[in-house]
Amino acid sequence: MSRSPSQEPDENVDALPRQQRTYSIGELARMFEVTPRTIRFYEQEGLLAPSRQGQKRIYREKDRVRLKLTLRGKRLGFSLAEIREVVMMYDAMPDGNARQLKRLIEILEEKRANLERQQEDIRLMRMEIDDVDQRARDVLRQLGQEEKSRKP
Amino acid sequence: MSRSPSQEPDENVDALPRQQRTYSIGELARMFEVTPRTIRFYEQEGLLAPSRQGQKRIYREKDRVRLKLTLRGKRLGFSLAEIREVVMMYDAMPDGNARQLKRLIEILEEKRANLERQQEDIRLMRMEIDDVDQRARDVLRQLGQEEKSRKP
DNA sequence: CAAGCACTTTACGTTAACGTAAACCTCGTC
DNA sequence: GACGAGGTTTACGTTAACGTAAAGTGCTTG
Repeated sequence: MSRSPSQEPDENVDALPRQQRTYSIGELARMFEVTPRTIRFYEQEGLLAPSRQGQKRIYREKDRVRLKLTLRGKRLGFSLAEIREVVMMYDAMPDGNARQLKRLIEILEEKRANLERQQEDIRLMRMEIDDVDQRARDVLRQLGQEEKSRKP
Repeated sequence: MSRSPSQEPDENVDALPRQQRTYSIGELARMFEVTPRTIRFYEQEGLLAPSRQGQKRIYREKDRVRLKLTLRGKRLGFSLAEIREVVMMYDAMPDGNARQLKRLIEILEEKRANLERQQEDIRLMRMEIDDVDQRARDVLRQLGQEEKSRKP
């Protein structure tokens, strides 16, 4: 909890066109504040497919974006399986047959509905939080008053 | 996946003032489309505290609301521990001391920040979904065209 | 009264998403 | 050439949030 997450890395180690840049697993891990283990796990689950240089993993811009999307999905409560489902279909899209494409559109519709529900949930929960907050502040103010009137 | 979730029960078994109504575990389970096991588990985790009638659990309106809030929290990716944290502090509020109240307000601030981030995540993910959807439909249309021009 | 619900407790099983540890390469550098 | 900082694989451990099964209680209904 020391450094803030740099979702968009502006480290900019050297002014490279970003499309050419490559990343080590450690770099990516620091960027998104996850452990290397997590990144390897995502690969194992078919969410990432970095190239290799000998034994070492080499991550390109594409991989970085995928990781970003994956983590965003996670924050929204999607399972890795769900995320993979969309990501893989997206990759298979160019040469996808009609059936697959229709299925993809279907899935997207589901996700959309899901997001809408979440937005509503957020709206409601915000109201409740505001409410609780208000009450808490009221009680707190009350306590302050009593304090003063007890020892004037 | 047969019945739709009746978040707000309008079963209205008998026109009772709702504040007096009580629910069995099975009723609640059906209402929110969870299993009784889940509800018992939430109790065990300190999120619910129904009264008893002999051995059987009796749920009041208050319990129903709590369950509703808990499930909403879950849909937003909060852990049961986090949810309990707020719920318990809320309950302890009336006679809470200043330190506790300030802590509660702090927590609420955290949750708020969390929700804001989620809203941003949702916004971004929606755009991406729209984008993928658009591409998919394009490719699909392409396929249709080829089909026609191959056999006119 | 037997059968069938709806409920109870106890307890072990399961799955997802990693954490953690051990044992091994492979650099640059002191 | 020892070593420290990064990387690697393999494999077992852990936690949250339930699922599932067994065995019992209590009512009411044919």
